Amino acid sequence: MNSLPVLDAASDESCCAPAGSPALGAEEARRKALIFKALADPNRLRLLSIVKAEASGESCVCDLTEPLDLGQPTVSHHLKILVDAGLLHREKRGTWAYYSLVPGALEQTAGLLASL
Amino acid sequence: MNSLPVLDAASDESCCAPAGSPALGAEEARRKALIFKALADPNRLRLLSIVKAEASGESCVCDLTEPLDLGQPTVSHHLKILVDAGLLHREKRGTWAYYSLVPGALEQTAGLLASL
DNA sequence: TGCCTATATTGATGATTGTCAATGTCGAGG
DNA sequence: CCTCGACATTGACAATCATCAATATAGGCA
Repeated sequence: MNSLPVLDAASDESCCAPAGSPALGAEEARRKALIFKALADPNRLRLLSIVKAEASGESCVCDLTEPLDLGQPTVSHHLKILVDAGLLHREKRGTWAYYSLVPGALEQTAGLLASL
Repeated sequence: MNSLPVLDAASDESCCAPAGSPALGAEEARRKALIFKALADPNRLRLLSIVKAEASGESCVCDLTEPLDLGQPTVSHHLKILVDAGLLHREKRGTWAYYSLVPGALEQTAGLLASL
């Protein structure tokens, strides 16, 4: 898949929004909706919360499975959605996969609301 | 239905979050997800954008139907979801229904991300 | 090499969602 | 009273989604 919706950017010249469109364009709306879709699930919100609360800044899947009372494949699925949305970062070390918040991603998402 | 998710509040003693829970509780996550679900659709984001951009602060359904290229019942359905989420306010004057942003709702929603 | 453990992927299934056509409601004007 | 116009509601349908069981991949270790 690999969508790269709106966040994670800072790559293009997408600094201050096109600003040429009357209200929100269809394509831009579709991309922003992808991010909110990733947030539109209770278990994914809890995953973000747990990862954020971790002192080390990262959590492995095994630490995320039990507090949510979900199967391991389901948690893996949710994590993939959050990574695809640009909210989480995944790093595999040995047998374990460590997930951490993408720095500034939540703030940038909050900014999407202000710039509606 | 009438959910009253998390916003629109300022009524309970819900000022600074319980802060007693380890990470995000299941029930609180469910309520917050309801709001993001309302934002997780391109057409609803465009509706919010159009209403926000209106100089008078409000728009009637007839003004919202054509720019989205959707049927009138569909627009009405989306507007209801946004009202139920506490993001839009609905006021009926005569035959027309006027929709306006709930003051502070978007900012409050942005705050949900910071307090994850 | 071969097993064990952690995570990802696949396939299936029930639930939710976005959309439209048809119909209902209700205020305004004749 | 009757009709018209703006909006809401209902019912149906296709598409998407969340979840799980089963299986695959791949690294560590004996």
